[in-house]
Amino acid sequence: VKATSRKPTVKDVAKAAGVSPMTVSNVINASGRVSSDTAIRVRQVIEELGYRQSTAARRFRLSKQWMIGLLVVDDNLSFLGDPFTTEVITGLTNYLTGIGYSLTLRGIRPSQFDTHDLFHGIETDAMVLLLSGSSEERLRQLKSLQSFKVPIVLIQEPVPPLVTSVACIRQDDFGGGSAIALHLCATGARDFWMLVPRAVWPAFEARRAGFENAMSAVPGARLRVLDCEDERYETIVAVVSEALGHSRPEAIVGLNDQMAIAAMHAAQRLGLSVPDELQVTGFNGLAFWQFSTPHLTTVLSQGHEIGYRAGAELIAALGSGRFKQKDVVLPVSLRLAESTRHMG
Amino acid sequence: VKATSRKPTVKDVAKAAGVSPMTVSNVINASGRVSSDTAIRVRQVIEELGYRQSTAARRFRLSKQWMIGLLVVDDNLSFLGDPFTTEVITGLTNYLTGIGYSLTLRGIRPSQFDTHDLFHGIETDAMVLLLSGSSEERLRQLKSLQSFKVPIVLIQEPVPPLVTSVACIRQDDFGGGSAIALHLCATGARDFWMLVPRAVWPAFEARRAGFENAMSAVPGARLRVLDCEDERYETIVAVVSEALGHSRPEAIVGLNDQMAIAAMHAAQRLGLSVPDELQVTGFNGLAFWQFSTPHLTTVLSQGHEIGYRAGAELIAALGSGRFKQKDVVLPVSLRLAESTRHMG
DNA sequence: CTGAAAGCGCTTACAG
DNA sequence: CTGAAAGCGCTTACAG
Repeated sequence: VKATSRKPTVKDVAKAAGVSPMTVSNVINASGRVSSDTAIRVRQVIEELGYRQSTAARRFRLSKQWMIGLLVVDDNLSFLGDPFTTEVITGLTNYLTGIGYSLTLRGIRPSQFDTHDLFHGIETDAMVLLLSGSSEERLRQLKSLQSFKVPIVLIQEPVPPLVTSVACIRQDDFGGGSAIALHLCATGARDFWMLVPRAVWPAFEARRAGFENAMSAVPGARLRVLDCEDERYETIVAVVSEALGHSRPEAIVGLNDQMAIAAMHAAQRLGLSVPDELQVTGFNGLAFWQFSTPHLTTVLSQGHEIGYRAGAELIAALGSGRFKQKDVVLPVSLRLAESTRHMG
Repeated sequence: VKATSRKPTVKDVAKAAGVSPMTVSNVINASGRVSSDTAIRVRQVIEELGYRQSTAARRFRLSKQWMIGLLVVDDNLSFLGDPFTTEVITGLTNYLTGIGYSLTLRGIRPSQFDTHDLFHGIETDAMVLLLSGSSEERLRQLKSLQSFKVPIVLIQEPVPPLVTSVACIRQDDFGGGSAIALHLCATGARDFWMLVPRAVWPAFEARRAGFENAMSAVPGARLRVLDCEDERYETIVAVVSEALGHSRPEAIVGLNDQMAIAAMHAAQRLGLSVPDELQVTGFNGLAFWQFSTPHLTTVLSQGHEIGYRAGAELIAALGSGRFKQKDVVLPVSLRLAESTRHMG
């Protein structure tokens, strides 16, 4: 028996093995309803012919894709730029690869959301969403994505009220913000600046809220917000340099490590010593914190774990028809380094 | 006409519009063979019924997936860790999203390559590969992946001889390595150390070869290779600190920015001033170079462009049946910063 | 310009 | 334990 030029199908295998196509199917899918003699023969023919199941046909027949879609909505063309996002994707991929699912990646700008034909050519069993923009925008994005009628996991933001078939995996950014505030206050600092970029990310809002909440319990603590056009290194350096020309805080709080390092550099260039004259804190602790001098006190994010859990919850929901938990919150931890002063 | 519970198909649309299914198909796919009256009516019904084409059925019928597979072979569980890889993926996604293709991501360890059932459930029109390991290993990986019989683009490594249907997109890492060597030699330095991690990446080999080649033309120039178990910050700091205990080079060359920054820190901790007593150079210039003090002289990589081109070449090859060019090499440029000494 | 027929490769009932 | 029939939703020839 010689293979023809076209790819062999179940039919070819069946004929060569002297059985029917559905017996071949049963062998492949290990339904257990086939005698071992037949199974062995069929497997041998499969080997000989180099038969490989058509995934496309299976997907079509069973209307199941074994595929999860990841949509990142971001104004930045370089949407994977943040190492946190990267970590999430890695965790998700690692989970999905392990159970034979694929991940499909798509990045889109918020402005393209309505016009662009997002819906063309995407067909996944479930979706993972990294949204951005104001909360109204994000709600609109979410509602529109729900028309796919697949389970959805939101990363790093709580599920809005009255929304079904959606769960959320996030970390305790509020708690992380609180931990930073408490640590800084414990060093005796009271005068804080916070770098807040214009682009709205839910996690940033939570970090800020956590910081303000913890700070509000400390008498005399004051927070000044430095608005930044974007998160770029040059932007942050410019904003901080300008502000330091007029007054001096005791600590600058970055909502992520990149911004914190830029602020640190701006201060150091003006001759300020970190942490003696100015303390600096970051957030995430993934790739950057070690690259500054001194190393950055930061909050350890669990991007990989968040991605991994997102995959696990989604697959579980696919099986049972519903999410076990609507809101999964992972803990974070403060990691002290030399950019802040330590007690005892 | 009220939509039933199940999703409407071409058949439903056809019936409601009083035409045949293939007319509906022609309208959707804009074949231009439909009278505008009919087309308008059909489009209206599509709207009313909320009909959406089944991608799975189309993929099956046309045996085309509109999907590109990206496979990263890396021993690191966190395979997206390197910002260069991240840039490549972003560029690829941006290109593919623009033309209605999806990207499917899979990460795998070299050790899993044979045993793990890589082939299950992947069905893509083409593949982009980021391989790792020795050149024999990579060749084996490539050959095994060729059994999919789809066009393949290799990132950052040349196509081995006698391999067909494979093209390569890379940057001029050899030239980048040369540029670093020439710049350092021009500052008067002759005594170099290079950090070389155990894991073999083709781009690293090219950078090293380029450096050695340019250096060999300069009388008195010497290179010492510091072997490192891996690329981690702590590992590099340990290796460099140890070596600096015995002797002092004039410059340390990192094969990427991460390693360069770690080396810089090790030197600074021993009281060496950069660049006066020791110069340091990196490679990539993507996210890290600004985060060190002083900023890092580095070679600018074009990860985004490489990913984008990879997508473009692949889609072109899908159309014409062959690659226009087997080996696309993008230029790199040296970016000077304060970690090296500059001439007037 | 429009339609009736056939089939892509697989699997789910349903019989034997 | 095994098989003949039917169909998932779409589109490509082929006729009218």
